[in-house]
Amino acid sequence: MIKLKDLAERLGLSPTTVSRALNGYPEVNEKTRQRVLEVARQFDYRPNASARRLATGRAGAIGAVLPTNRNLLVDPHFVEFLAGIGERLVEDEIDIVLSPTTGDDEMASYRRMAAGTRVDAIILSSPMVDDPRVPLLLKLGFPFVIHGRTGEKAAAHAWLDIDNEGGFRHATNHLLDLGHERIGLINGELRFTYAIYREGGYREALRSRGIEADPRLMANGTMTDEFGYRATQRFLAEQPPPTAIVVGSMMLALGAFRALRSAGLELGKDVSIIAHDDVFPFLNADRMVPPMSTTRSSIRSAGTRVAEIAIDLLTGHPPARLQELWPVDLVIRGSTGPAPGR
Amino acid sequence: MIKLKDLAERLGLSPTTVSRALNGYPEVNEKTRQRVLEVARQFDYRPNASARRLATGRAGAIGAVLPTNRNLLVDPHFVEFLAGIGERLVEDEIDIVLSPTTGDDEMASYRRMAAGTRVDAIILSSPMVDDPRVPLLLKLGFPFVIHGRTGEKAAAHAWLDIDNEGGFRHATNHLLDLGHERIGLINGELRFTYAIYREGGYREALRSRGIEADPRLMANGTMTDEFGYRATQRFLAEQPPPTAIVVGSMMLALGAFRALRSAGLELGKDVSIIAHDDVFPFLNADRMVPPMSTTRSSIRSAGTRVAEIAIDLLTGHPPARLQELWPVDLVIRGSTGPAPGR
DNA sequence: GATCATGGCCAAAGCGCTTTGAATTGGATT
DNA sequence: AATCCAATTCAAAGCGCTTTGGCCATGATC
Repeated sequence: MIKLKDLAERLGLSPTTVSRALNGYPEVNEKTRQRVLEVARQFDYRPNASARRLATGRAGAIGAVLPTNRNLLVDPHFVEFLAGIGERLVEDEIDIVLSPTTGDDEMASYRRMAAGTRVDAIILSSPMVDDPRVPLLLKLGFPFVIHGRTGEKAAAHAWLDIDNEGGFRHATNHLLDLGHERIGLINGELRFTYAIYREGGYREALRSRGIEADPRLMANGTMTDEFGYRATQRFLAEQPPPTAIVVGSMMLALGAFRALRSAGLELGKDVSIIAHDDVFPFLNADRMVPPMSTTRSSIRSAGTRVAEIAIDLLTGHPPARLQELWPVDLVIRGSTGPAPGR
Repeated sequence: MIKLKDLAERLGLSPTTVSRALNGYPEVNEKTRQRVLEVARQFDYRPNASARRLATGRAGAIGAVLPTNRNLLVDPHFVEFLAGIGERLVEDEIDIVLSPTTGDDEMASYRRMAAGTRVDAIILSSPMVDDPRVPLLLKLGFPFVIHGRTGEKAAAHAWLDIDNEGGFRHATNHLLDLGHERIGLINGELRFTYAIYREGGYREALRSRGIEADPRLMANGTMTDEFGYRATQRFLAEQPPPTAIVVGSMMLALGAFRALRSAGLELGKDVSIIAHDDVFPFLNADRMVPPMSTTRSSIRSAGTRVAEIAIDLLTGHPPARLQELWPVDLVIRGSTGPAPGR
C-alpha cells in the first residue's frame, strides 16, 4: 500500500505539493498536477482515511440510527431512503455509519454519536410531533438534518420534507372532482408527522366541499400489503362503502387492490384509488394493471438531497437556511375514474 | 472537547500512562488507573476516533454493502441481520459502515471497500452458488465473513450458516410422520444457496419415504406476504391439493395463511404449515392464532455471531477455523396436525 | 537598477493517539 | 553493601495526511 511520501519521492516532489495536486489546490502547476495524477493512478494510490481525517479534523462520515425497535424496518422506505443518502455521500467519499439500537436506548445511541468523533453529522427520519431527538441534538449542538418535519413551526434545524398535505389535498380534490363523495383514507401511524399532514390535506379537501370526514373510512397502521388489505376489507363492509380511497403507500395499495379483487370489484371503475408512490425500483405504478394513479415523490431522491444538505451543514451553511419543502406530483392513471353512476 | 494530553497534565501523568490506564494495560498501578478513570469520567473524555485509528492502523469499522438492486431490501431479513451485527460491534466501539450500491456496480463497491482504509473487514450475506464476491475478496486478500455458504465445499474463508437442509428435512419428516403425503414447498429464490439447501432437505425427506417431489407443489419467489398468498392459491388449485406446506419465512406464511382462510380452509386441520422463523421482534409465531409451527433460528443472533467472527478475523484467527453451522430448532405448535382423514 | 508581485514549490509543524525503549524506584537476593 | 529484579512511569518517535509560513525564481513596475 503506497503512501503519500512514497509518491512524492518517486515524483521528486515534496509531500506538500503532491497533496495539493491531488486535492485540487490552485497553487500547483497544471503540468505538475497531471504528472502527479498520472503516477498516483499508476500506483493505485489511495490516501489513508484515518490520517486524512485526523489532519482535517473531520470524521468523513455521516451517521444514521437504525431503529430496530420501531416498525420502520418492516417496510422498505427507510432503506430506500438510506440508499439515496449513500448515492450522494459516495461521491464525496463520505461514509455512512449506522448505529443500530437495541430496545429503548435510541436516545443513548444519538447521544453517543454526537459525543464521539466518528461522524460529522446525523440524519434523522420519520419524525414525530414532539420528537425528543430534536431537542437532544440541538442541546448538544450537533449538526443534523431531518427527513420530515416535527410539530415545531420555526425550526432551528435543517430539514427536507415533501408536501404531504398538498399532495393528499390534491388527490382528494381530484377524486371529488370525479364525483366521488365517499372517500376513504388508508394512512400511516398517526404518531408520525407525515401521516398527520396527509390526514390534514385529506380533511381540508373534504371540508372545502362541505363533506364531513368519516372516521369509519379512515385507517392508520403500518405500511404493509397486509394492512392495506385489512383496512380495505373493513371499508367495504361499511354502509355505504366508499367509491374511492386515498392510500399512503404502494404497499398498502397492493393490499387494497387485492381486497377489491376478492370482493369482485373493479379498480378504477367500482372503486378508485390514488396511492402515494415513493418510487421504489421494484414497484412501478405505471406497469400495474390498471396503472396506479399516484401522488409521487421519490424517497430516494429525498435521501440524496438530505445527504447534500448534511454536507452543506458541514461547510458552514446556517441550518435555518437549509429547509426545503418539495411539491408532490399528482399523476393520474387508470386506477381512478368517475364515481359509479355518474 | 478534552484530549489525552490535557487529561495527562491534569493528572500529573504522562500521556503514555494515561493511554495505558484507559486501555487496560497491565503495567499500570491499579490506584493510578482508578484515578485516571475517575478524572476521565469527570471530564467526559472520549478518545478521538481518527487519531486512534491512525495510530493503531485499524479503521475500527466493518463494512457491509447495501444491495439496492437486489430484492433484499424488500424484506426485513437483511436489516434484522444488520441489527444483530451492530449489537455486537457497538460493544467494541466498532462502526458499521454501509456502502450502498446503485445499479450493477456492486462488485465495484466491494472493490472500493477492500482497497480503501475505511473498514477492516467486510460482511456478506445471501450468497449465491457461484458468488463472484468471494473470489474477488479472496484475490484482494481482504478479511470477510459470509452469512451463508457458497457452493464451494472446502472454503478458505470464514462463514456462519444455519442448517437449512437439516431444518427443512426435519420439518418435512415431521409432516410425513403425521400422515401427510402431498406436501408443498414455498421457498426463496433458487439463486440463493439457502433456498437450495432448503429444497434439498425437503426432497431428501420425501425421497426417504419413496415420494417423488412434485414441481407443481413447489414455488420460488421473494419473501413476501404477497408471494406466499399467490403460491398457496396456486397450490390449492392443484388436484389433489396439498394437505401440508413447508414455508421459507414467516412473511410467506402470513400470505399462505390468508390464502387458506379465504379458501375456507382451517390451518392445522385442513392444511398444516411449518414455516421458517427468523425470529423478528414484530412477528411472534407463538402468539399467532393458531400458533405457528416453525423451524427456528434467530437471524439477529446470527448477525451478532458473524460480527464476532469478523472481530476474531482481525485478531489473527485463521479464516478456515471460523466456520460454523448452526442447528435449526423444530418447534411444533398448532399449525400442524395429522393429515385429514387419518 | 532597485523594488514588488506572483507563481510554484518546499520544510516543518501539527492532528491526537499508541507504542517502543529506557529510566526510575524500592524491595528482594546474594 | 552490591546486585538484581519487578513494578511503574516517562520521553519520544511514529501513524500518514494537511496546512502554515516561508523561499526562490521570474517578470513586471517604477
